[in-house]
Amino acid sequence: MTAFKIDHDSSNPLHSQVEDLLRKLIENPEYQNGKLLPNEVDMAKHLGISRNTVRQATNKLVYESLLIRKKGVGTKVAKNNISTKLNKWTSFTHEMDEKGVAFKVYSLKVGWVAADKRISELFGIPHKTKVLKLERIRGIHSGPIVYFISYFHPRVELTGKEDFSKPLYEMLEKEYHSVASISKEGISAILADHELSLKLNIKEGDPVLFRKRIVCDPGDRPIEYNLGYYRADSFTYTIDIERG
Amino acid sequence: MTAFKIDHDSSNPLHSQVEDLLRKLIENPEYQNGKLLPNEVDMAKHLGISRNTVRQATNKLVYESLLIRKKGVGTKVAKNNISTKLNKWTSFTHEMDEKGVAFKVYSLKVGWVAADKRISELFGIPHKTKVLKLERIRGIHSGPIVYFISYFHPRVELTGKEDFSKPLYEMLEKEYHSVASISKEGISAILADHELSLKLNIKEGDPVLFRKRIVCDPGDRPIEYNLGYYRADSFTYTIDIERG
DNA sequence: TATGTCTATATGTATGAACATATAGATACT
DNA sequence: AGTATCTATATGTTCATACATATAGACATA
Repeated sequence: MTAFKIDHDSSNPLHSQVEDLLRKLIENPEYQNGKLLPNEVDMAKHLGISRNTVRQATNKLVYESLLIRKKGVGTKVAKNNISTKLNKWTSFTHEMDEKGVAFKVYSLKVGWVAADKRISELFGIPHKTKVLKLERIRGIHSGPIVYFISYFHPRVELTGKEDFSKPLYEMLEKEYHSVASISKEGISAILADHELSLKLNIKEGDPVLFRKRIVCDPGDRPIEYNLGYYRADSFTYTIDIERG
Repeated sequence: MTAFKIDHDSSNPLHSQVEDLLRKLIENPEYQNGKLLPNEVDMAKHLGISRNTVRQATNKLVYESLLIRKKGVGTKVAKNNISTKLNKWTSFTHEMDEKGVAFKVYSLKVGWVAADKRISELFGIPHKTKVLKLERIRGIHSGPIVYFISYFHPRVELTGKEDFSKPLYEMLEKEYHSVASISKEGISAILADHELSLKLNIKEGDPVLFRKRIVCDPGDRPIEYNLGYYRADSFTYTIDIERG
């Protein structure tokens, strides 16, 4: 029984501290398995704070649908957070990780290119502005699985010498001191042309899952335009959707 | 200037009424264009309720990132809610609706079938239990676009005589007095076989976007297993992802 | 056995109050 | 003009309190 404590003098608001506490607490297998969390009143008393403050913290997790409250009963962890917990961004690594398969970077190309019409309109920048373009081919031991192309908004001040072999969004957060926040995605199916067939080691005419993604910062300004071509035979694109 | 009113005697909670009010309010072009919402204190006074209650309502929209609050300044509508507002479910109708294209149901087949291994495991029901199977082909004037297959968990008490031409999830909410809540999706690309080519009016070997979806109730119990085959040439599957 | 009623429990709703703090604009000073 | 300081404003945080209501289980009844 860890004695959780609250620091009344911290610059970090109480509800925020409680939120962190809860996030750690619900990692506990007991709670993952459906055990009810300590009730609000007890929890407040125990932590020496108001019930409202506990509630404020809990609310956030409820809105994230990490927790489920039930009147008269209690609060418990929402099931199937196996993937809910993983950031939805990581959907690509998803299946692989579950199978414990290691990733391999097959190819990596970084360079500055002039923004074409599509990119400059999307980013709201002048035509032919230099933007950083990143190409990657990733896969597992048996071969490549996906071909990525990323374009970064100039707002993201990158030198091109960053370590792009690290998970991309993690890196962005650190370098760009901001948090990527909203993404729009479009997915469709296409047939591999000659270039793609070489890159993904498949035959021309094989089905390919094509994904376009726009990544935005919290203010909803675009920071990355990302194209992904996935081998359809060895990869399924997985998404968890929640509804408000 | 519409005089918004609050009904203290309604069974609908005040904060919920305020939430609705806010949702309507922010449709207003002024607010869409960045005008600050009425401040919390005034609003509370105006509506004859507590500031906290107003705040509770606002919180929800903030968590949905529909609103942005700024200390010392005010609260305003977050930008680009064009698609954020639409429920993520509606992703299919998405593109079409924007273009104002009318949908057409090409084919509809409803019947009871014995659950095969895959279905019975997914639903956690005995092998060969009878489940309702629904097949639909939808499209626009120029031809079919998607071929749906749905299997419903017996828990969802359907007679098979419901009006399946209505939007599916809307119907489910009404009939099944519960709200569909979480969905897992897997998307991949395949090539049309003979059967599919006939159904979607394309050639064999044409690319098809294949989507599997599991729809769950708020308690995370599966209620529907849904397969969708989309013509890739005329449809892009669109998703908005948000990150906590 | 089945059904109905009571009851403790936990969340849901709502209020009013107080003080903290970031922001933008006004004001005063150099 | 340029800079520093003050100030009104609106949100941010936190509290104590009160009553409403859904739920599950215990208990009693037909």
